Amino acid sequence: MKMVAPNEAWTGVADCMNCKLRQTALFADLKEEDFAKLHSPVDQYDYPEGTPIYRAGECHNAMYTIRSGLVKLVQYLPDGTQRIVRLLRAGDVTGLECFAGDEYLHDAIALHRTQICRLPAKEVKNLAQGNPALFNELMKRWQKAVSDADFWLTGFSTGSARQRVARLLIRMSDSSAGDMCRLFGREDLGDILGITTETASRIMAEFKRQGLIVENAQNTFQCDIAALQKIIDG
Amino acid sequence: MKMVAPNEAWTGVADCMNCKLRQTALFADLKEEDFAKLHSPVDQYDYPEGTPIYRAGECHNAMYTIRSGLVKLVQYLPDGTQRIVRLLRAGDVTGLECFAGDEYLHDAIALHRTQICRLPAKEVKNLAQGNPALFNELMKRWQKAVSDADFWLTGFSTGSARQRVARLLIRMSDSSAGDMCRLFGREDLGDILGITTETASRIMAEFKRQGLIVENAQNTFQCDIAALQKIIDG
DNA sequence: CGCGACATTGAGTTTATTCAAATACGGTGG
DNA sequence: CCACCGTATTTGAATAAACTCAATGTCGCG
Repeated sequence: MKMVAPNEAWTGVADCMNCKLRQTALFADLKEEDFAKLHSPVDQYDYPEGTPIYRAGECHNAMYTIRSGLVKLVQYLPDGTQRIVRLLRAGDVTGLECFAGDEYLHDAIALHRTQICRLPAKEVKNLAQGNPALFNELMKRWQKAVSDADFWLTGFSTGSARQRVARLLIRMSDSSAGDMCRLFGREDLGDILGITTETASRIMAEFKRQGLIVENAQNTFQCDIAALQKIIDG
Repeated sequence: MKMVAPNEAWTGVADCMNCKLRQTALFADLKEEDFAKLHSPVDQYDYPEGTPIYRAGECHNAMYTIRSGLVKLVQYLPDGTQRIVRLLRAGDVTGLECFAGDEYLHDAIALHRTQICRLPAKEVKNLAQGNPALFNELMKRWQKAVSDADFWLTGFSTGSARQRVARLLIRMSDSSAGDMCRLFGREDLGDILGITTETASRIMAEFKRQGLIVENAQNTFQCDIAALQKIIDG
């Protein structure tokens, strides 16, 4: 995977008032006078595949919302082994830990080309205190982070490797686009499911041979959801 | 494990102002006038081992802080297999999901005798909006829930069964009490670590034979942390 | 004392890992 | 445009780990 300098991704200052994603975004219910209270700009960035957005231990005093793309959150064990603890998609928020002034707890790395907005954490926090709508949205994001994490555990770290791969394929496939599913390297696949790269590869190859998935383009699969579900049900 | 009716555990109304745990608790920095704004009482409960505090799908419009004891949060897969996604100890908060008016997402069941406070969620939420200190504490709790969940994944669902058991023993052992560690049934052990009851039992027995842990009382072990750490490091 | 629940142990099987080799792929430079 | 290189994927064979199913042992309680 090629590496790109993380700093050259800036693409401009966001116009939150007119953001196309506002309904789904954190600022859904903010009013014009609320935006006026945000004095720092909301910067937009566009990261190519493979770029780190932030690293564990850093603190940018910023939180991020994903506009498009796919981001992995990677956590490292003391012994160096890594595990992907979550994937972030459009509408997800990350970096909330710096609300408490803490360091980021994960590496956040773009798995696909990814566009994000960078929000000044302190100001958003202050704004949230006087603004019930934003407060609610924030609570929802926290909640989502926790329930995502819980699903990650029960869904991706439980059962046979075959079941885990099937669950991931189903979760990643877009029902509004004919159950298409865009994936990524086998190593990342393994780091999500807690299995080795080889096992991940073997199972993907097997699913392809069985016709459960058809590779339309590089790492883009058409999934037979019903058949995959049967594998999960055992 | 014996079952107890969940309703007969009420032990009185809490006096938060004079709570011995207040420094570590959610209400650490609240002032007298803030407490006056809480119109519903904060009830205290005392649950024997094995008692459910709440069930997935219910909504008591209440959140809970654990005063003492140990609680498991259990999540169920559609196929019925269960997984323990977190353990709660003194100072932890749970049931925050009903802030958004949602149902509880897990079963919460006491693993040891457990004392809790039941807080009216809506009122706490309203109070938090006008109160930066409480707002901060809430954020910290969310944050802790997420990072606990992340550790659960990397620590307890990664590596060999032997490493997982060692990590759990270390995490559960109390360094201020001579590295003592109070555990629970082997089935719960397995449901935490994503291994079978038999494997959990085998490894615990092996650790006992090797002297890495010494059972002083029923499920209460003296742990040789250094030796366990060596197992983790491989 | 005996029952029931839980823990431990055993044997055989399945599953996933490890280590190694072979193959496909994308991008670069001639 | 093509040959080449490094990286990622796929496959193979042997090994190790964990699971299943079944039996036995242990403890507390009625």
